[in-house]
Amino acid sequence: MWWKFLKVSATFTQKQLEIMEAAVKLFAGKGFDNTSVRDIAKAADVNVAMISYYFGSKEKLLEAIFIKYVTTMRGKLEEIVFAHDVTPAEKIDRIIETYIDTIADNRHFHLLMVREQGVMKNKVMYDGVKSLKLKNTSLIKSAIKAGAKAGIFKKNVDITILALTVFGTINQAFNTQRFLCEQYRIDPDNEAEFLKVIIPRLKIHLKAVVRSYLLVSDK
Amino acid sequence: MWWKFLKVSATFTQKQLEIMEAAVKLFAGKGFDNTSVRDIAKAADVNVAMISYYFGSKEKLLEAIFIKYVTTMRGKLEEIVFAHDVTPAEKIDRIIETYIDTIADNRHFHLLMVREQGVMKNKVMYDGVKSLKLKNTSLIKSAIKAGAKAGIFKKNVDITILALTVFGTINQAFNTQRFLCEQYRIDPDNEAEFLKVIIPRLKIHLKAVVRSYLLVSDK
DNA sequence: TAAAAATTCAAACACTTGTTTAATTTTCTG
DNA sequence: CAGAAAATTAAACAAGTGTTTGAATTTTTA
Repeated sequence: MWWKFLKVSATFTQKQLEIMEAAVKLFAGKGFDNTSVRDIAKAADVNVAMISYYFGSKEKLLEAIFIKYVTTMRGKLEEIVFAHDVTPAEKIDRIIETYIDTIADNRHFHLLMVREQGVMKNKVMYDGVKSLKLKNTSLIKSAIKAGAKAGIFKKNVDITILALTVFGTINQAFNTQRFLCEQYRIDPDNEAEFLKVIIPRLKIHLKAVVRSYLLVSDK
Repeated sequence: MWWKFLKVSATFTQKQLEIMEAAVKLFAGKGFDNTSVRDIAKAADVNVAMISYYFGSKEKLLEAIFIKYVTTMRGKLEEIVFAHDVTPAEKIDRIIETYIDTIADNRHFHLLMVREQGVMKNKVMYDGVKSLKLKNTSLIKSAIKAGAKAGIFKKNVDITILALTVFGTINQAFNTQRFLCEQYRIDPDNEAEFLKVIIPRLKIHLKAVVRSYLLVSDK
């Protein structure tokens, strides 16, 4: 089926999904360039030729991974919009919590994205990441505007820069996982333990930081 | 001179420094794996064999770059310690400003470090990065403790997590340079303009965020 | 159930990679 | 200035890369 990967749709067969899942873990762990198609084939338990057969090329496989995860994460973010009848402060809290949970769920892909975005030449992927960032920023923006209108948040906040803090903090946490494990005396191979320790701390900290920054000082 | 790169000292010849400077820019722009020794040789205007000749290998060249910059940056941070007779809040401000200035000055290396730290197997480099992080954390820690003792800062702050925010924000800014240029309508190739716009904003924002987070609420 | 289509496979392909070699040129030294 | 040391070079090297091939196998279809 030489016509399968005409990127007409973003749905994938079971075999494709298996290869993608094996690949994203390897890419996240060793980097895209340091992972060979033979590594992927071995991890996914298929023949090397299957990668070209199913995706066209190694680069297109990466593209497929990006399409899948960007779609997933955008979907998760959409859900936040439909959270009504909560205070602006609560909405900010929920946004932050959803961010952290979603990124943690897809941390392999997210690590890959963060690492690869700086050297990204591929337009499909660059645009995918950009659309995610814009969605994120606009989400925060609307929540802050609501709070500003209610008079409890500062006005004239540079949301682009605030977004740097929110995502920078989360990215830094997952990107320095090994270092953090040392700091908190966690076995670096015990991922579950790492998540158990870091996620609550991250949530509490980030919510406190953003809150104290946004709230109008009542001195 | 086959004995040159016995890593007995961290001083480099002029030729070595030229190669390292060319290499760090290429590594930052395209990634370590995506940069070939022939690319480096061309950029530094030397023969390919010179890289092995002067450094032993491409990996050792990266190591040399790490040694040089880690030493540089550690030196810059030392200076902060010698800033006496300032209030704790001012000291925090100075730390943040020095961080941002130092990272901006060495942004090519810093990008490389952030990108490569996740996939780093090399002990020399990993330890170098770790020592920088520990230095950073201990710097912030002592400044915060002074403020806490003076009663103007919160007590019991998780400084490891706070450091995630400080460095995560800065890293995110430089790692998403292209995206930020789009947001602020800056020509993506005009690095000077990018720095002129982003550095002041980054400083103001980060100081405000950390300050509002650390200051004891006087409600 | 037999022909057709889709999948799987080992092998080969062309190419790039980092490194080494050995000859040559340049620089240093006594 | 002559000889040694150091630096530079083009060419060759082995190893690994992503991809393609064409035959074999499995699955689907009619």
